Amino acid sequence: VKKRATAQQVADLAGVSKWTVIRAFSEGKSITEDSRAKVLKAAEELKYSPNLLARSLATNQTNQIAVLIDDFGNPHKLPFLEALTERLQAEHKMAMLVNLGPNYDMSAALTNADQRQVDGIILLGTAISAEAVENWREQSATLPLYVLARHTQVPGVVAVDCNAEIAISEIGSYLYGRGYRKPAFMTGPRNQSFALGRFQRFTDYWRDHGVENIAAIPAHRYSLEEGAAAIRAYLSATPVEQRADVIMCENDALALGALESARFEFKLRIPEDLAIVGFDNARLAARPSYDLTTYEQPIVPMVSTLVDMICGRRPAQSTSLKGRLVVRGSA
Amino acid sequence: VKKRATAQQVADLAGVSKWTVIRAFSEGKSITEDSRAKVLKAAEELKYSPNLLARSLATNQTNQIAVLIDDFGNPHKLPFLEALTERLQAEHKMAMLVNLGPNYDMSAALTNADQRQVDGIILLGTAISAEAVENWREQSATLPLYVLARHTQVPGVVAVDCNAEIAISEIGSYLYGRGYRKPAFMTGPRNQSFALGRFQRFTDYWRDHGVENIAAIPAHRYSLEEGAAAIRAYLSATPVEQRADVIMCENDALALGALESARFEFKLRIPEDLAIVGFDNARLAARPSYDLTTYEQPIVPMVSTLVDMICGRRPAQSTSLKGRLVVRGSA
DNA sequence: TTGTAAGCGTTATCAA
DNA sequence: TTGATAACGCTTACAA
Repeated sequence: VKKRATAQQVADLAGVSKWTVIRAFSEGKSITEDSRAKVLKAAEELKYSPNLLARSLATNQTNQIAVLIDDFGNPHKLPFLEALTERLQAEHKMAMLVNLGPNYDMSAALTNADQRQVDGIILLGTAISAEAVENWREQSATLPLYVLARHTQVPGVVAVDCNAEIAISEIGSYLYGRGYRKPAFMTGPRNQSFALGRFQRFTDYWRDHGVENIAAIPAHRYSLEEGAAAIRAYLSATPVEQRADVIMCENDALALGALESARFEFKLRIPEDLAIVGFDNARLAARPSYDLTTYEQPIVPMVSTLVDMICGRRPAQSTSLKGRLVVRGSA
Repeated sequence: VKKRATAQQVADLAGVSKWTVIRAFSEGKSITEDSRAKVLKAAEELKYSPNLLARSLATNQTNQIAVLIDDFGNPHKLPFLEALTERLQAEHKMAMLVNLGPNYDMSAALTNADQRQVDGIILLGTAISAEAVENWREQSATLPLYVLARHTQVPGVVAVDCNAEIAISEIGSYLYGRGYRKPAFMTGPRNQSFALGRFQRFTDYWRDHGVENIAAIPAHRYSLEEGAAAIRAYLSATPVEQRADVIMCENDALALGALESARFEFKLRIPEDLAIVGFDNARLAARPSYDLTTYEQPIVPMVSTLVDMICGRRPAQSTSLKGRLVVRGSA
């Protein structure tokens, strides 16, 4: 097993000190062209490249960001991961992907990320409770904690999401304009961000327009399967005349599953018998099999904003970006 | 900004040497219960936890594995990522997610992973050329290189995939038994692993059964959109009487897109007018909107096998696991 | 079982 | 511009 060359070995071969080698390999350092050339030549010969691990230990900066996810069942995570890794890599930062699950909870993930000295932690579409943050904060350093694609008011956490107020208002106007008057809402798993979430705003919108008592259809997780299960339960338990005329789902994963179940299991025509609206504009929403009316989250701007914060080019404060309604055939 | 406590500080507080602190935090070291208790108490007070970065530098092992992906458009990556992160985390290893793209090619990714001292590199469903490996090998250390979910014969690369020979034989038998006699095959982007890939075996199977000249329908990438584009081109250019009666697609992403395009754009009945078969058994294949006949890759066993190799519990040699045919409505 | 010395490969700081 | 000293926080090997 051959060992990697070190700066010292390159220095010996080039006839300079190792600090000169370091300088040749870091930008913005003063070094003569002559020295640099000598170093580069020696490095080439020894196939040297700097050990980023050692650099991290010395600089106290790893250029690694932990990205925490808990629902791999939602295909919409993929474009977020794509944009996130792409933007981070452009800044020479890497994403450490963390799978939150029964064997690896939020607390374990935060602790481990911390021990690995990451520069920041991103919760991707995942909620965190105020107390979880508090517990962690008091036992651990002041690592930046970001939430992407989800609203949160938890102190000490910076959120970048899609503006729900504008979104729900646009969706509501559209639905109202199309004549729907019996809306229902499918919620994902309840959590701390629930209070100010999409459901609350949806309810508010309709109350302002004379419609009270919006039915809540609960889904256990964000996935097509759970969306289908949730609407199945709702439609089975609700007589036809009492059913909603439109169901807004908290996200596309739920909406896609709900749409399918309504169409194939209950033989409902979409949107004539039942209209469905999602949220995200996931790639699948555009497929002809679904053709889902939804609301587009501006993924790339959101990710760019977040990465700008991480790089210190923009103040780290919660930001909501405006998305846009995408009208298709389901409502 | 408070700095994290170090082992030395804990040692001072506990009244022992820092090496005793180290011992208290590593398993299998001999230490008295008394000492350990003292250390743990002091650590608790100072909120100390070991710095994994420094440990990595000293042990020459990071417990990080780079996972390289190039097609985020294929939703089937998600279950692989889920299983992979889950299994790795169970071994206290973390996945560094790398997005291969125009701005970050294979060579850059390999070099960077190497510089970051990862313990291994996994190509997730991504091909690599023999020369790319060779180039990298001669300029870099002997880092284990694995290919997951894709066949490869490149020397020095360990592949864990789904046995294509058995798979194609099972699929072929099924299709032949159902009476199909004019098969076509939709291929993804061509590459080095092409020669011994699914298409070749598919062709072989049908030749053995008296069918020659299998049409190849080329797709540019593995995504639903490209699958739709590919079949669109094929159906547009091929008179009805010359069309295949069944199209096998290299994977489900292509098959799902193809199925939709055939159904919605060309008004073909699936499978009566045209049958479609995929490969992967992606989650979407089971949805009623698609109901795709496909071949299941045994994701969890594949990932477990790979992780076992990474952990040295199993010899690192290419392995093909048997999957299983999943018959649904599309063929 | 515990303490000591040396080392991992880099960077920050300062003197020459 | 270059070289030297010290430090980053931990582990291994060895001696007490």
